[in-house]
Formats: sequence, C-alpha cells, structure tokens
Amino acid sequence: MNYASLDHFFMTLGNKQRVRILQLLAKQGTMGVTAIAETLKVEQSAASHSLKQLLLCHFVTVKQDGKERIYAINEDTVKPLFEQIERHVDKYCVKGCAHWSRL
Amino acid sequence: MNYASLDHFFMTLGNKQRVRILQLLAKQGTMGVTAIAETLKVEQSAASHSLKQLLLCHFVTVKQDGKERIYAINEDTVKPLFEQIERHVDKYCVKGCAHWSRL
DNA sequence: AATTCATATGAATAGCATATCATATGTTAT
DNA sequence: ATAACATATGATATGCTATTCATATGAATT
Repeated sequence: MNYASLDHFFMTLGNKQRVRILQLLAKQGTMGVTAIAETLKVEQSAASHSLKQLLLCHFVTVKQDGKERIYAINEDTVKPLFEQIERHVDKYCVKGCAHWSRL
Repeated sequence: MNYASLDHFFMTLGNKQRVRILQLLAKQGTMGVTAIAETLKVEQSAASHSLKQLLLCHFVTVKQDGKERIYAINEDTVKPLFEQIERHVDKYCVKGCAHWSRL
C-alpha cells in the first residue's frame, strides 16, 4: 500500500464493512471488538482488521478497558463529516446513484 | 455492483484517479475529457470511465459544447465536502496515516 | 455523406484489497 | 503459573475493480 493521505482517507472509507462500523459507532457511542463483530455478523478477525485501518486514519479512537479495547468514533471531525456527506447523498444519490440508466 | 447510496458514494471516491480528477476540476473549473486525460497522463478511455462513475454519484456535471463534453465539479456539495475532508486529513493524517507504526 | 475530431462503451486481463483461517499476543482471574 | 477471555496479526486464496485495447457512437466540418 502506498497512498498519500487523502487517497488513504478515501480508500479506507471505500469499503462497506468499515462504513458499517463507523455508522454503528456513531450510533452506539463506544463498543468492543466482539460486540461490533456480533452486531454486524462478521468474524472477530475481520472486525479487528477493519478497525485497525479506521484507527490508522483516525476515524476512530481506542482505549483499553480491562481485557477489552473500546472503540469510539472520532467526534471531532468524522461526525460532522458524515452529516455533510449524508446531505450530498440525500440530495443527489438517493435516486441518482442507484440507477445507472440515463445521464 | 450492488451498492447502497452511501457505499456507492465512498466506493467512487476510493480510487486515486477519480480523486485526482476531482481535484483537477476543483482547481481548473471546467475541462473536457481529452484535456483531463492529458493533464493526468492517463488514457482517454480511462478518464472517460472514471468520469462516468463520478457523474453517477453527481460529483461532477457535464454539458455538451460542440464536439466536446465539458465536465465541472459539483460546486454545491462536493467543494465544501472536500474542504472539510482536508481539515480532517491535515489535522489527523499528515503524520498519522503515512506511518503504520505505533498505535 | 464522408471525414475528422471527441468521447463513450464493452470485454478481457491484470492488479490489488478483502475475507478467512490459524495462530500469536495481551489481560485478568484463579 | 496456568487457564480463560479478548483482541491482534500474518499469510493466503478469493473476489472484485481498474486498466487496457479495440471499437462504437456522436458531433461538426468539408
């Protein structure tokens, strides 16, 4: 992998599973790896791999709590970012992106 | 390909070449396909493919001008979006994302 | 209408990211 | 120290995406 910052940023988001995790964390606040994996019905290993990449781009933060590592979304930038993105998606993509016809 | 809107949005951005095109259009205003391809040193065909996907997510707009199709960035949502994203990248990723060590 | 310029499309290969499996590391309790 | 729980890591095979090449479509000019 050899990405500049911005590319790495988008690359990390360009994956359903990682976006699901972010959405889950945005909703639930904080969660451990096992809880995330169970909720999204993915392997623990897969969740861990995804979280690592999210961590590298600082989309999420961790803190150790006993045996568990509790992940949280980066409230500072990611939350407002997602709100703005959803504005774009709502406005332009709800009907648009789904249908590859016309244009 | 079977993506929900939000996934499709990110998927489209999760590619260097498409991001380069958006950055170019943000900077230059409007450009035709050949000009884009030459500037970014990619094949005309590749540029066209990329632009189609950007169009499907409404990141860009087109208008026909003679033989040419002039592409422009979606000023309404994409520009402010990129500004906010760059805030995140500058703040968290300049040093962070590049180095996979620590954390 | 034929030619040239500009862009789009389709198909196939090449390239890369992800999912998976097995295992390692780390933490706490007994 | 060992066992049990929680998470991380590494390697590999699979699957998906992008690039490429060849060609088609569209527009304007002669």
